[in-house]
This record gives sequence, C-alpha cells and structure tokens, in this order.
Amino acid sequence: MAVKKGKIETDTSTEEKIKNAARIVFHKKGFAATRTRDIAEEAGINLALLNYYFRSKEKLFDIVMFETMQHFFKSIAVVVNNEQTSLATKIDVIVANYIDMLIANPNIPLFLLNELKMQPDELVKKMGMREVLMNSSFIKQFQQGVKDGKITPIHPLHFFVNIISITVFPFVASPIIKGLGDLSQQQFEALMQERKTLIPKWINASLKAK
Amino acid sequence: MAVKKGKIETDTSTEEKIKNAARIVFHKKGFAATRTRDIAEEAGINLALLNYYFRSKEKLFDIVMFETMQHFFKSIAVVVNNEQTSLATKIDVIVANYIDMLIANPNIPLFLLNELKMQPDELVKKMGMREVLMNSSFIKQFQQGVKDGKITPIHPLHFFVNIISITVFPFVASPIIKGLGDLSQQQFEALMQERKTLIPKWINASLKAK
DNA sequence: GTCTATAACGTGATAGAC
DNA sequence: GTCTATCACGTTATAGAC
Repeated sequence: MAVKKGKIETDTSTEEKIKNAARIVFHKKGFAATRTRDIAEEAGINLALLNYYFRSKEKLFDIVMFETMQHFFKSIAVVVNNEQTSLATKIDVIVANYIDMLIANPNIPLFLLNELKMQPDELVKKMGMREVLMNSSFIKQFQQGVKDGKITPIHPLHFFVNIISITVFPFVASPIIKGLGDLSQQQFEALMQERKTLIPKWINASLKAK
Repeated sequence: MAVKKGKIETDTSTEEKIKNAARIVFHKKGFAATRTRDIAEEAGINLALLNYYFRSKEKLFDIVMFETMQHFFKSIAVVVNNEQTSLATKIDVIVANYIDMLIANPNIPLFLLNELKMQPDELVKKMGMREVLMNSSFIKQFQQGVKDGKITPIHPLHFFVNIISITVFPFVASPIIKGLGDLSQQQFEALMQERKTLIPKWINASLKAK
C-alpha cells in the first residue's frame, strides 16, 4: 500500500485516506449509524471510490474494527509481559498509558464495547487476549503476592477488571460525569489526569483489603 | 393509559405492548440499528399501529430513553438521600442494588451511554441528577469523613465515579471478560455476585489510601 | 382500533464515461 | 483511478378499507 507501481507514495494514498476517514466516522457513530456517504465526505473523495477500494461498507468496517482492537490491546500486552518491571510499576504504566490514549481517542472504548456485543465474540479469541493476559508476568506477580501473604486472595480477573474499569469507565460515561460535576471538557480532562496518580494508590490499597 | 373509555384495562393495552417491545429492542440494538418492523414484530402487532400510537420511531424512542434513565437513576437517588443510613451502608446498598439490576437488565448501561453521547446532554440536566447527587446525604457524609480525617481528601466526584465504574463497567465489558476468563454466562454472573461484598471492601480501603 | 397496500425517501452498491 | 448517474432495495410513514 505504501508502494504502488514501483513508486513510493509520499502523501497518503486514496486507500489510506478512506480508511482514516472510516476510522473517524465509525468510532464516532458506530456501524449502524454510519453512512458510506459520511465516510466519503470525510475522506474528501467520491462514494464510488469507497466501493472500488473496499468492496463494501462491511469489509471496510471489519478492517477498522480489527485494527482498533489491535491498537487498544497491544498497549496492554506489552506492559503486562514485561519481565523487568514490578507489579506496582505495571499498574502505573497501564493506567497512565490508557488515560493518555483515552484523552486522545475518547470514542474508542464505547465503539469497541458496542461492536463486540454484536459480533459472535470470534474477534476476542482471534486476538489471543486470553493467552497473553493469563500467562503474563503481570498475573504471575499478582499470584506471587497472594502466596507471600501480601495480597488478599481473589480471582485475578477481579484485579484486572478493577484496574480497567476504574480507568476506562469515566471516559465512557463522560457525558454523565460532566453533567454531574458541571465540568467543561478541560476540567474533565484535568480530573482524568489526576487519576493517573490516584488510581494506582486506590488499587494498591484495595489489594490489602480484608 | 391504564383507563380508556371509562373502562379499566386488565391486560396490557396495545400502547403498552408496543412500548414494552420498543424498550426490549432499543435496549438491545440501539436507535440506529433498530427497525420499526422489529418492534412491531416483538409486540405482535402491525407496523401501522406503531405510528398510530406514537407518530414516529423517534418519539417512541424518546419515551423509552426517558423512562430508562429514570429507572436507572432513581434507584441511586433514593439510597443516596436516605438520612438514616451510614456512608458504609449506602455503598453496600448501591452496589448490591445495581448488580441485581444489571444481571436482570444487562443491556441498559451500554444503551444509555451510547444514546447520551449523541443527545445534546439536555436529558442529564432534565433529570436533575446534579442537584440530587451533590446535595445528598451521601456526599455530605463523605465530606464529613474528610473533615474528621477518616478519609483522604479527594474530589467527591472521584469517589462516586469509582463506585459506579467498578460496579457497572464489568457488565458493559462482559464479552471481553467472558473471553478473558473463558467464562459461561453463569460463571460470569457468579463472579458479579462475589463483587457485591468485594467492592465495598475495596472502596473502603481506597478511601484511606495515601 | 386494526389491518393491507403503497407512497416517499434514504442508503449501499454498480455501470459506464472519462 | 476517479467521477456522475442510476439502480435496487430496505425502511419509515401514511392512506384508506374494514
């Protein structure tokens, strides 16, 4: 795609322009509410070109969906499998990375949650998330902490789910939170920045809760 | 609506049947992906009747949306404004109530989050959520705890958001969680039941985190 | 109130010129 | 490769008989 007819494309190709536009619109509106005409307009091209390059709305969507999942879960996979860092550091990094990513791409989590609800969960398996997470250094360190009596025993899923919940959910519920606190977008983001340091403290405290 | 032409309707009226069907389908698929034919079929009536009673898909949706928000937030409002209970008890009750409700109606949170993202957040204001929560006994007790040095000072919104995040998010992300843990629906619900007692412990521990 | 038939419109996709 | 014009279909909504 970067190379066509032996010539390197400097600026983004039409194919890339369409895919980028599709990502923006699909993330914002979801599959059902998105019209191919919206994507074409966003890309600054003609509607026919979309079908010329991707054959159908659905095929284009599948590509966006897959790449978005990869983008979203790769960032965890790397951190979680780093053998060089402590459990506490992993928590710090996951939370900080995600908050940065979510401030930059606030539409991604709701998009993923919605479309995963529809799909026959093949994608979750296809990504190999289960194997990556459950065999990770992250989970092993957690279980070692339990064995050493430093962590109150619970299912590791609870632990992982708590971190993700408390980090991601505020972004998914941002309209409600802004309403509750009468917050501007800027104030909301400031609150989320605070959470980079607060969440690890809360999580660590909860690990010792009896 | 319960009374028509001076005669009390014993079984559900057509109007109610349509609204109930609309609730089910809208909650499951969202506004854009729902076809009025789906609702008519679910209600066991003809498509024309839907427009006869509600004039349009959008009007019907607005009703379902409003009632769903009311249902979802009323349960918090009552607990949070109970002057007779301690802060710890309020946390217990909110978490237990929500987990029960979410097991019974797993589609509601994603439905609300999606449609609130679209709307020009008038609904959030219309419900008066801000006033109810921020002037509540719940928040006052929290602030009293801070004043007494029993709770580490943070914005009360963080506190409230944490409870809701850790309680609701697992249901929103249930396909991912089931995939990660290779869980059946039954096993997933068992895990959520566990959280009724675990979440209050975690939250209380986090309140003292430094 | 309830139905059938159909109008009016929007959307995904393609044909065919350039 | 890119465009304009158009088809084919699905969907919301209504007209009109009963």
